[in-house]
Amino acid sequence: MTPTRPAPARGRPRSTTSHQAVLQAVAHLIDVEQLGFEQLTIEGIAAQAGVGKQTIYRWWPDKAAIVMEAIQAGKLALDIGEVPDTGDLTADLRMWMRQARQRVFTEKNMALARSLIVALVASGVTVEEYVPGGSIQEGSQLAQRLESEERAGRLREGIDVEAAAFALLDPVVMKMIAGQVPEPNWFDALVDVIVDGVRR
Amino acid sequence: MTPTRPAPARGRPRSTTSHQAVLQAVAHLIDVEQLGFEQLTIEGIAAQAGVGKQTIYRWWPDKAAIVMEAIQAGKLALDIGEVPDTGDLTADLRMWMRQARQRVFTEKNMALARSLIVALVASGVTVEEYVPGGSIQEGSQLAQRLESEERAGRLREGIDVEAAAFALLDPVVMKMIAGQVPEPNWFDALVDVIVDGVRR
Amino acid sequence: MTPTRPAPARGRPRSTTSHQAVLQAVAHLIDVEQLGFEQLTIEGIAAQAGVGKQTIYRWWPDKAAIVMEAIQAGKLALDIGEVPDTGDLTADLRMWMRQARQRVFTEKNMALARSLIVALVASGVTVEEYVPGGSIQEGSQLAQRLESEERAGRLREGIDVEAAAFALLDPVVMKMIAGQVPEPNWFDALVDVIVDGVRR
Amino acid sequence: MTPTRPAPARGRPRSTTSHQAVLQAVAHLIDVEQLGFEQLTIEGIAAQAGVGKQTIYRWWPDKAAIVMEAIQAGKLALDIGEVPDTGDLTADLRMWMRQARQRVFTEKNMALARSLIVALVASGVTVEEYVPGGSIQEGSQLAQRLESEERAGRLREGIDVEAAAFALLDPVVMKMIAGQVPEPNWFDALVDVIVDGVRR
DNA sequence: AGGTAACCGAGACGGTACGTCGCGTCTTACA
DNA sequence: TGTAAGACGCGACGTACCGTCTCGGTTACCT
Repeated sequence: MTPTRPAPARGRPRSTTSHQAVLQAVAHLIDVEQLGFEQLTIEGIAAQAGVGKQTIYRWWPDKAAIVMEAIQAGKLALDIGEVPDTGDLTADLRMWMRQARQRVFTEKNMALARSLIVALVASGVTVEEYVPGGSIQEGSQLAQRLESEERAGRLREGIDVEAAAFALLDPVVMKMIAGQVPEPNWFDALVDVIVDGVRR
Repeated sequence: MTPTRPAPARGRPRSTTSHQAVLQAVAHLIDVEQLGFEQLTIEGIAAQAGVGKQTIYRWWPDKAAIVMEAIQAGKLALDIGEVPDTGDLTADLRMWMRQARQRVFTEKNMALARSLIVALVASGVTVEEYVPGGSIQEGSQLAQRLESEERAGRLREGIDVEAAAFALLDPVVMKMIAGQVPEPNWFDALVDVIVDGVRR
Repeated sequence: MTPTRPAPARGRPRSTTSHQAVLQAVAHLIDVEQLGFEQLTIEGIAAQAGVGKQTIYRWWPDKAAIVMEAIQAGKLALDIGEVPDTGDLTADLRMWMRQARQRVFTEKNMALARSLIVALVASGVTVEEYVPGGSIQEGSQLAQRLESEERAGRLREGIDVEAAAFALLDPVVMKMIAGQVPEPNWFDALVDVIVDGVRR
Repeated sequence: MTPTRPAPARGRPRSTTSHQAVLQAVAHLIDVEQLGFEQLTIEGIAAQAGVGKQTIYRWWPDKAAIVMEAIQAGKLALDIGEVPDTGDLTADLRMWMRQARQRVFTEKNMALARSLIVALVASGVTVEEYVPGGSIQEGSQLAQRLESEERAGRLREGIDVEAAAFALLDPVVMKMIAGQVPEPNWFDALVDVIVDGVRR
């Protein structure tokens, strides 16, 4: 049985130096130079990385893929942070929202946030896999918190935890995409709706 | 002398023919030629419309503005339709969601939907003002339905109707952006969360 | 009878400024910067001329065509000068050859000469139409001198004047192409062969 | 210790297989694939030969050198053939010219001829050393024939045989470079001028 | 009934970035 | 050490669109 051994790798191997330089360059351009996703150019990345354009085209299909990998490699972080678990769901979610507002909806971070999201969208990956720092399968921070609440018997029966997580997160993401910074009480109102519903 | 009277408009007036031709061209390119927002070019629009580039630049600041106006003019429809008002909020919203799934999450319409959303995002306009089919003046269909419910005294006191509308709509929009078609019960679960909340 | 009037020339007309700038740039790069034909790049020409690349591609099919036009426009001269006509054919041709050696086979002019010739060759134009300053139809300097001699009855009957002119000029051109500077007596020996033949 | 003994040749010796493969590849590309000298690329040659680029750069300084060696190795023939020596100089040269016209000025061979000449020119070698089919050591066929005539005492005293050979050959080469096929009597007229001169 | 100012189409202009090709160098594994 | 393979930094290619600019020609208002 030949276990489909990988080809013996002929020719000069891929340069890890260049690879890292490209990811670092993307991080620099987005984070420091404050370029949006559409201002980002392959030529600019190549120049910043001190790398030939061909080297980029050899390994990534497009801009989005590079930004994606930079995110996954941790070069570009958009981590809102842990969702606290004090037992008071409303308070915990409000606290997390407050963190989100402070960390992500900064003048400085908005361009980054929009770039990341556009990259994610353009690459066809679901946003929530990345934004909370984990994937849905692993359990996003929000979904995990809700599941914890569910295990404590404090949620209604038959609630779709994933849907609830989306209902909380996606309005926040949409605001980021639109480049708008909501008022603090907008976040609270959102939490309030999800936790208690709208019906009397 | 009436100081607010508009200037007497000397010279040749704006050609409505050209104006309409541009909007029609955009609709054709997106809808028939199936071009995404980024594939759409000013030169392509001008050529399709049989119009000079200058004419476009004279009347619209950028691509997004043209697409926006084409939507508002009804040349490009992404109309989910009216939210029914039978008095049963859950049933009404589920019905509307079912319509959304059928009309927008079509193989054929997904590209259109993504184009429109990118255009809206790029133009800095909040998405929810357009997607439900209403204009800024009319306000969101969803928000209207919720307000009607509120006037009937069937909502909890102090509910932020706008936040609730976002919590319903944005997950749907995000799915469109991501190019994913959710299962029917995903929509129902979402409605359920918003209407009744997650807390026991 | 419609005398095929030229089309009414729609759109912005060709910029003579840019046109001239390109020709001047080529002259500068070859003549001053001492670039050979293969070192010459379209991008370099565009940059030197302060012109977009597209403007060059719009009007010239390739490098050779630009250099050609620069020669024809007199921006790049490779004029050996008049062939004297004192009645002494050998002396006159030797004098002209001496001029050729001094004017063209200069350290400074060799690159220019090779560039021009490569351009001419690459563009498929016969060299002798340009090098002597005129075309064969108009009569090259050499052919004219020989014809003058013929009219004076000093040539053998049935001599092909054109062939004789080639036999004189082409070895000189080949030396230029090869980048070699012949000794002065090489030129004299060449003239001697043509004027008196090799047979005893 | 024998100081002139060649170094003991440490390491793996030069691969004659690769060497030949390169020359063969050049011949194939020029002759069969009908590539001109400028279309010919090192990478293309390496691929065709199944050889690493480095191997080529190790043994040849540039493209021209490879083509040169291919010619010398007889892989690429541009052999006009021997100049006959019947004692009748005019007849012999006319015969040789007729051969040249038939062998080289063929539709099929023109591209080859131009490639070779450009290669020779680019490599800075005088053309006449190669075109007649001889190598540097053997000297030019034409010059040899003229020297034979001289030894027979049938040339004028003090004639520069080399100059005469140039005067005959270079117009032919220039026609090849220009891609023109002269009429048969053009060749005869050329021979006539060289043999008997133009002066009455 | 002009004059004239703003419109219109066409398309050339200086640019920027694209994605590709080939250069000559380098770095592997293998022979 | 030579060799095939092939990645590397680099530079130029020819193309696509950008947003601006000039043409000749066309309205439609205002003397």
